[in-house]
Amino acid sequence: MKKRPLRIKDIAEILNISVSTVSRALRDTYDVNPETRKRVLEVANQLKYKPNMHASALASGNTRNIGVVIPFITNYYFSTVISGIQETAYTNGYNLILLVTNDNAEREQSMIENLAITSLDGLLVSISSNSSMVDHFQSLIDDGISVVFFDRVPENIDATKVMQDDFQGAFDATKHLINNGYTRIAHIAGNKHLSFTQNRLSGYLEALKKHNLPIRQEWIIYSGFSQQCGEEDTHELFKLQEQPDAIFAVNDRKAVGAIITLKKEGYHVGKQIGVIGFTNDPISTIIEPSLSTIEEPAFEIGKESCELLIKHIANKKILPREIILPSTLIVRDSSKRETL
Amino acid sequence: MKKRPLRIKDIAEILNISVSTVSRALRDTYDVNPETRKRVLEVANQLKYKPNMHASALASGNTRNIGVVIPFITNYYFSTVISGIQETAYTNGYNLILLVTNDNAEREQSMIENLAITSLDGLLVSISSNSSMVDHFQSLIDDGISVVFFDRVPENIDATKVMQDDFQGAFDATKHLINNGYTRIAHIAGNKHLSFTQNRLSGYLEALKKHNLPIRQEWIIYSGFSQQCGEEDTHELFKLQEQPDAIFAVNDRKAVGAIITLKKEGYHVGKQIGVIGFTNDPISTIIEPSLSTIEEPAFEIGKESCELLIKHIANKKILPREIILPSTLIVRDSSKRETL
DNA sequence: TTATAAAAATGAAAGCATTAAATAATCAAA
DNA sequence: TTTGATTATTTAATGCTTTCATTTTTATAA
Repeated sequence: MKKRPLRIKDIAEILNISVSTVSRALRDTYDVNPETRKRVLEVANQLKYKPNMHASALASGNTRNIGVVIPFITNYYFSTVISGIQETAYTNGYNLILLVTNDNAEREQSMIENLAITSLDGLLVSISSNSSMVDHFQSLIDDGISVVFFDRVPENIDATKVMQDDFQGAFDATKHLINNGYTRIAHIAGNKHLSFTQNRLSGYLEALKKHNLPIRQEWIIYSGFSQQCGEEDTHELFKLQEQPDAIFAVNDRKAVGAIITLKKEGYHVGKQIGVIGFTNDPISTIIEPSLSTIEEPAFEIGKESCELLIKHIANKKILPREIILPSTLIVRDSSKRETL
Repeated sequence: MKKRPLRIKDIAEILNISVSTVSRALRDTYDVNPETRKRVLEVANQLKYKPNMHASALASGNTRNIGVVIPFITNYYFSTVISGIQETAYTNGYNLILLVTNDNAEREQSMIENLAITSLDGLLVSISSNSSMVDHFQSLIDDGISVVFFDRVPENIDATKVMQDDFQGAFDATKHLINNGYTRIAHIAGNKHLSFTQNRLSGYLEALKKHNLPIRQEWIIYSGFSQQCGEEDTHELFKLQEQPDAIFAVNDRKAVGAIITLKKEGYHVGKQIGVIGFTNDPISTIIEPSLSTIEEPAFEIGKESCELLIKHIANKKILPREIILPSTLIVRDSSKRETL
């Protein structure tokens, strides 16, 4: 039943040449007579030769496998990033090995530690939000395997990182609220450990400062990233004596939670209370009022990080660098004072 | 810089025993003195031995890699299925190789044909919606690699398939509309080629028949699966002379499109026109009115298909079978005549 | 033209880390 | 002793890459 797949050896026998010549001809990277190469490729195509990845990996040390470590895949941002990664991995002949941490630091650590690193050329990672320890990644890097971090990047590690412009995005979002006449702007933030939480917070603070608006600690709430967290944080905010008149949420899911809570509590979102998010999740066009937000270049982040990783794999001597991709303000109804 | 990883050979030298004994001890599958095994495992743990997947795959023929062929990952259903797959693959020591077809039959075919099948033990696939040809899968199966289809399964192939109960779900959805007093029920369907489109259509028709309601061909529209298709189809429906008073959409995204269009055209969704979807995408709780739907067991489908695939890999003689997982009606506001 | 060096093309064989089949050694029971 | 069971070792095999050696071809100088 199980057909024995065609090997290089078989091609060599058919053409009456040596195995090494076939191997070289197939890889287009050594001195081989163009005529010979042509004949080899012809037979290979004809007989649908598929290289045995394992043999090749074993002999050469290059596996053509990339690991992707990611907290979730069931959300718009991450699944879009993966699309970008997959696209460039595929066109460059790399396979993707998916490692979903469920945003759980222990699981992340055990996954990395149990990883058969010999089977990977490199790793693309977005750390889980409660992982402050990153030794397991450092030792991976020390072992000589290339790692590129994206979006959720650790601060205390010297590696290539790819992010959107979180500071500028947050600054633009906050400024947009200010420009639209909101003056008492709260921020429902994410997990403190993550550097993008810090960057978005900084952008928010900077915008307030620039416009001489008050910064009040009780208007800044750290929690998780879910819609429910958004609901709880908002509830919290509107129990305060001094209530804000706008909310900048660290992401769209929390912003959605905010809108839902505000509506439930009888506020008119937009007219009374402005809301803006971050991501441009498709849900932001569905919710009412539609959600203003900062668009993140998710697909490009995936593409860019994968390209950088492949470069690192090809040349171990490239120095780490940080890439920041621009994000764009998208205005919808949740931040409009006038309309409605 | 690059540390040479620990090999079986190193362990053997340390313990002064042969390589094969170490190999067997590590795999717990041959007669090895329990004492010896204990010592081997001790050293392996101590020195953090990680097996070389490629060497192992080459020698044994088992790669512990599973390919997942999927139209998209940026949607709730598929990303949830992948979560289920990933979970069981991981606990069984399998890696996932992701192949995203972008719902494009040619791309699907070329991906499969260029696949280094030697590097996969099996394949989990959900076919792209315009792929009526499935020869590339058949030849994979003929080559002896295990394939399990899920959700979007081809009809003309004898293989294990895992689906939700599309017929019953559609029947329940339609019946629910009927019970709530809607009598002129339209169906905005998906791509004709896919068997689940057919099954959902059958469920819909069956429910109408059972309640002696009219079946009108112009109330059944086939198109794609996107929100935009939902909008267009709905627009189409309400240009007719005889207009329906309810819509059963093949999935939630189309139902969302329907609701948006209906609202735009001034209809009161629920009170005037009932809408029900299929999937239970989180968006169905966000849209207003909230969307009634049929919940699909996406995570379980991923889990179940992966488990079945692993069984097939372990025992090539298992006969193909079809698994149908139940789906459940979830009632929200879009199908309520009275409320609002 | 011939001899010789240089370059280009090819081949043989070792090696990659593991598994597995075929032996071998050990020891107890018959 | 012989037999059988248990445990361990030797050796071959997996399919490919790569180093080193060899052959063939081409260019250069005598």
